[in-house]
Amino acid sequence: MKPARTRFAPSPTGHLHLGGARTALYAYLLAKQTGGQFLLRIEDTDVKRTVAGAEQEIIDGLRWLGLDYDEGPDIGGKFAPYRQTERRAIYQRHAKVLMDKGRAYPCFCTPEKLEKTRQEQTKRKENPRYDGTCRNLAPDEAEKRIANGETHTVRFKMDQEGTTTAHDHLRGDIVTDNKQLNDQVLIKSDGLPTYHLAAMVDDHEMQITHVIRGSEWLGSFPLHVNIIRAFGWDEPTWVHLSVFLKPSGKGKMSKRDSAEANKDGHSVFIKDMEELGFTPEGVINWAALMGWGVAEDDVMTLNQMIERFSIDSLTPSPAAINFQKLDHFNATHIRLFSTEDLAARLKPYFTREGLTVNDGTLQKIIPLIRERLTTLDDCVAFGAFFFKDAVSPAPEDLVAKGLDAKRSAEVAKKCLEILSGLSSIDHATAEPALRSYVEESGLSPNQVFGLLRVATTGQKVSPPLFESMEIVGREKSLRRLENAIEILEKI
RNA sequence: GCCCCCAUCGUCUAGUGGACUAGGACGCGGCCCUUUCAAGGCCACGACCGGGGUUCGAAUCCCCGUGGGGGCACCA
Repeated sequence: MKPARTRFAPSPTGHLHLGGARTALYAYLLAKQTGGQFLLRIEDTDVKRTVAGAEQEIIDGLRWLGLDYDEGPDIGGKFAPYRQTERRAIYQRHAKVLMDKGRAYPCFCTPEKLEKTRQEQTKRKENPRYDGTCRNLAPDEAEKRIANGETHTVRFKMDQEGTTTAHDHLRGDIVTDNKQLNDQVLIKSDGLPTYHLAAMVDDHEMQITHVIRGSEWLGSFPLHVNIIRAFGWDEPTWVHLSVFLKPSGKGKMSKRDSAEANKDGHSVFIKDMEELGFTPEGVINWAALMGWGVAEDDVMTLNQMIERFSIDSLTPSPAAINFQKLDHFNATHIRLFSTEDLAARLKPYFTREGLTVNDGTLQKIIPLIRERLTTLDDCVAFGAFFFKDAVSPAPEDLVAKGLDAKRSAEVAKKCLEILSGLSSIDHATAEPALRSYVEESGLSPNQVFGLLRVATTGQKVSPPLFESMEIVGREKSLRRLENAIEILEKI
């Protein structure tokens, strides 16, 4: 396949979300697989809706995901600028080309008038559409009004006869009756282009070979191919992706659904992912597989995806978001990281809890907690006690199952006696010693080890006991046991 | 209201007319392992939206329903 040039072209109006991330990912994969380029273009032609900081969030999000672009607003490139508000003259020039060809015309209708017409049409149960008032204005009159400084827009002159056939890579030919199409605004009265003009011009100028975008564009797809054909340009390959549905599969994600997701530690916004303990690898893998049909073996790194990706195996049907699957992919990738890598990724989650992390200790606990982590921040729940001087177990947790506090204290004392007798507390020495005590005492391993676990870690659920004691160290382990005995005797 | 798109286990999907007793993954249930929690191993449950065609033969092609989604702006 020839090198593909693809682009991610978001508008800076809100947070980078899952849908955008997946669109960017597919575009990135196609470009990288074919040895082409992936670029970022900011579609900020709606000045009123542009949100400060949104562009930076998009850039940060793509970087975090690992989707590095070859050309973009902050790094430049052969076809700079990559921010549409900075390309105003280019669109003006192209609008002029279309007007000269008789495929576009100035329109002097006011928004108020258009709105009124729309309401009347709706009332009459007609399809709301431009009524064509300015479509056939005499050229000299139009010119005069422009010269007079009358505010105007530029509209596309859509053929009113015949049909338009647009080809989507995933759906095949989509035939539309031209009567359904409208004379859309190309240049707004503020002089900036609408998406319809800007995106077509930029995709052509920037030599985009494959337009990968959301299926919300399917409605204006026929318009877009008409604009391109009016210019006489070649069309890119069009790939309209499916939309994401809420987990129930009933409709798109709403604000309420997002809040719901946040409640159980998930999010559809990329900016939240890191804080929630998700890895770029997990998020990417998860997002990739919603809409990309892979037969088997679906745990993949970015590089493996680049090798295996194909726009032919994308699916056109909507996909319900499944956060449990995100958990799965995240956990799976965590288990794939090297110890050093995982240590570096975990450290911030400990330090943000105010813990002082000893790097040597951190390395040692990785094998103990790695396969217990679903998200990176789970490391705190499992391993915070490694970095504390003392733990504060709940008294009731120290009482062994089936025993009372008094008896538990006796057991704890016996354990302390045994452990004190060891010159070093490690897995190899402590386990046999305590296990033989368990056997002769007639208690269950669960009772004795459970008590020791709570005493040592302060938790009922923890990494393996003896390995943990070894890392905590002899002195600290003994001190924690003594403390546990004190607590038990006070009950 | 009009237009467009989509339709396989609960969810993501494989399947491109015979290799389908419809495969995989997540989840769910069970068992094994086991000092807790995980991980791992094994097993089970579980789907071609409905109706008509076409064909020797249809999950696969066509039509009609139904359901779901998207669009109908000087927003993208």
